[in-house]
Amino acid sequence: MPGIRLSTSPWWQARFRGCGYRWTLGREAILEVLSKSEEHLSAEDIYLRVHPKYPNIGLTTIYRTLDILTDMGLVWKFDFGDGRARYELIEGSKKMHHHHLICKGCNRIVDYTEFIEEEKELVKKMQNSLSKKYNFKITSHIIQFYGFCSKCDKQKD
Amino acid sequence: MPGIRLSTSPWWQARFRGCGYRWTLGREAILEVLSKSEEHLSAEDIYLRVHPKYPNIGLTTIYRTLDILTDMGLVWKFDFGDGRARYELIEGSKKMHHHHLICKGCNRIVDYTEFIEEEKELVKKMQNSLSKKYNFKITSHIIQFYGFCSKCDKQKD
DNA sequence: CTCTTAGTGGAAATGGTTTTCATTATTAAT
DNA sequence: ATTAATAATGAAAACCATTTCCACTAAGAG
Repeated sequence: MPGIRLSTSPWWQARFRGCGYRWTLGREAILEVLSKSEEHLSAEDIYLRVHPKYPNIGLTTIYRTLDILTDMGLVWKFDFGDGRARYELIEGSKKMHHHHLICKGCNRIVDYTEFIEEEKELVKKMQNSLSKKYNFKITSHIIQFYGFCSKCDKQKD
Repeated sequence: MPGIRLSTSPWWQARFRGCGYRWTLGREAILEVLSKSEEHLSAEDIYLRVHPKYPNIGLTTIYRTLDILTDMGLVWKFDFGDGRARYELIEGSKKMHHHHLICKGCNRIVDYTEFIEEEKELVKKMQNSLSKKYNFKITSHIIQFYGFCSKCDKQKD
């Protein structure tokens, strides 16, 4: 019978179960929102996008799920300095590996993918060396540039 | 007459005045603490170190002064993911330019200075290119590695 | 020394995130 | 299918770093 969705839940479901977590509607909803968005969403952003379709999923669940996702390594948690964390799917996202320019004036975020290869090379080298020297198992890194976008640069007195 | 301190207040005083700010006891105390410490201090850390000598300087003043210092570019404000900001003097510090390894287990911070030259080179190149492409005036950057220190790596199940 | 106003402290407010707890829903066992 | 064990949930309350308010104080120009 056509029209029946055999699976609304991708490989995440298996991943969740594999980690000993249950697969719930809320988690599916949150991953759906994250996977459809190309932006850096705050917990509240996600809540607002989940809410129309699933009105009885609360903010608390969003936070709890995001924590789990971050721990599982599926989601990146960012701090752009405006007092609220931003979340972004790592794998499964259509976006390629990227970093951020952050405007200190208006907090606008620009994603960039330039120099990623060169950066990767350096990061790899650093990671190897630092791991050994400081006996530290490095799992991830963050690179961010801060400054002023054209609009905010003009406005400055 | 020997023994008289001609100036407890270094060039910061001039810098403050130059920016239109007044030079106050609180600001001197905070800069004194920052300049004597080699660590990444939270606002409360600073408060606790200022307090014995200057008991009537409040946390509010600490926060306000740190904001100013950050804006003036004298202090770096870091987020290591534990819910409180950390502050570190940039210039005037005995420490050289460095970045951080952050343990996701115990939140221990390791400073490192390796690869700074190579990094600077890449950063410079990126900065030039990104500035042009995105019309963004880049003023600073952050590089942080996350992982697990030897102790926390062992503890993991 | 005086006046203007930036700076201050304490208390209260703020706001993102976390905790509590009684209820619900998922999953494994029957 | 039914049930039993317990993970997950929502709402409200708690938390806690930071900010705001406001009456008071003190820096520094004149």
